[in-house]
Amino acid sequence: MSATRDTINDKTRLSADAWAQAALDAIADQGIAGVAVEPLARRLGVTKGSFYWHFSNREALLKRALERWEEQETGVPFQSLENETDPRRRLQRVIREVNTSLRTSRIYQALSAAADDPLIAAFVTRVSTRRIETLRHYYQAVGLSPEHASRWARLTYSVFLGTLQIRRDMPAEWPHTDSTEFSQYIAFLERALLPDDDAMNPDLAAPAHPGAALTGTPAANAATKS
Amino acid sequence: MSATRDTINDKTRLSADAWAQAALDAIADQGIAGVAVEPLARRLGVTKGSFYWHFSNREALLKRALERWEEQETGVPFQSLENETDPRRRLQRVIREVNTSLRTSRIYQALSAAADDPLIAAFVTRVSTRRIETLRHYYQAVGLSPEHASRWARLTYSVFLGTLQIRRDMPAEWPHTDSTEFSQYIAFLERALLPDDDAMNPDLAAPAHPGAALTGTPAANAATKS
DNA sequence: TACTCTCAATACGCCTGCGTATGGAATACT
DNA sequence: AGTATTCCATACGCAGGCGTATTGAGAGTA
Repeated sequence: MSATRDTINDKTRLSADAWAQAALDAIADQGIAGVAVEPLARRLGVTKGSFYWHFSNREALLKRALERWEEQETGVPFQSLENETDPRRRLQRVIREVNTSLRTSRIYQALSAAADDPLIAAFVTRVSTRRIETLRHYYQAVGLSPEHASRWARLTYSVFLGTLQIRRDMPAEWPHTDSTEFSQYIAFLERALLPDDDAMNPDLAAPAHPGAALTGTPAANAATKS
Repeated sequence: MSATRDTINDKTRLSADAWAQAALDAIADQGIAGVAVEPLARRLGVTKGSFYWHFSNREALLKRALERWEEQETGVPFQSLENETDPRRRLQRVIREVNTSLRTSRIYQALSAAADDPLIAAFVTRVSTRRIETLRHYYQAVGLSPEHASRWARLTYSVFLGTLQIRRDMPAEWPHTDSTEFSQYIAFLERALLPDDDAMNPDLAAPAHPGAALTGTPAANAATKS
């Protein structure tokens, strides 16, 4: 989209960044195979001659596109949550938003699918490691030890990645965005992926409704056992 | 490996199934791109002439390989758990084993990475849907309603998929198989992915160790809140 | 206007994979 | 043995992508 030049016969010359952005767009909707010189040139309305003036080869373009992506990606999809003061609410929000939106995930999925390429793998690893690190901080902020925070972060990021895949490959298993099942599942996730702090308030920890056993809320009272 | 014929100059002719198996092997260690007629022929020590006698085209080989995979995959990785009588222990075991072994996952990951191909996507969808369905049954067997079982199954399968990806793309984030952190994380997963049944025994549900608050065990007592 | 620098078009050769056509060797059949 | 059938090798044409070399058009500058 943003790759096709404003008007089809725009006389403006192309910049290297224009090529990089076009490559990213191509990744988003055709995967890594979309990053091919001649097809991209056609899409941009030019020929290879342009490309090989700006870049030495395809690899260079890919690298540049990945760098561009990594910049844009830094903080995403966890951005705009730093101003959330309550650490517990911040975790809830990140769980909710990350498993709701699909915005930036297309490129990530395409890159992850091509992680056999060492260059791509390096970027994917960096970005994901940073994300897990962020989650780790968030979990520590609610009072967990580093070890426990690591486990929760790992779990939550697994769920995020797995959910992406489910939504892509088994859409039938994913509730429609405006259904009640959808909001219920998100609430379910928030509970499953948040360490309970009720134990901090022993008066609330007593099972007010024993009949609620096995209603499907996550791992009640597991904390009391070990 | 099993694709290379027994002895390098074995005079035995090839069967279509040999090609299909070779294709699966190629998928496992080169991805879908490994399913290419001429490279496969070289690997098998023959030429294209053989291939195009057994198959009409590349697509046909891929289809056959996928069918072969789907058969072998049916029940895996949840097989050999049907004889586990205690439904709760069965879930524990499936969570443990699925997130421990990597056996059959290489092909799955390669296929999932190539899910832009509609043919491949169809197989991936079927296999994964069946797996989720199995998990759903397992969760119902411990007493959950169909709705809640669906959510738990979806969550657990997400974790499985996401964990696969983490182990492949961010191995540094995954504890070494024989470390104590590894076994601790698996135990953590078992708790996080299993609905608590302590609520069935209200006498145990009382927080025996309130000091255990925020130790990192999953979502204690969430069941008592809604 | 002449000159230079930037960007792009054209044309070419290379490689790799797909699919076809045809002939030949090995095996099975009678 | 002779024939037919099964399986494979060889040779070919085609397509698409990569990278190079060369030419050319436009814009800026003196």
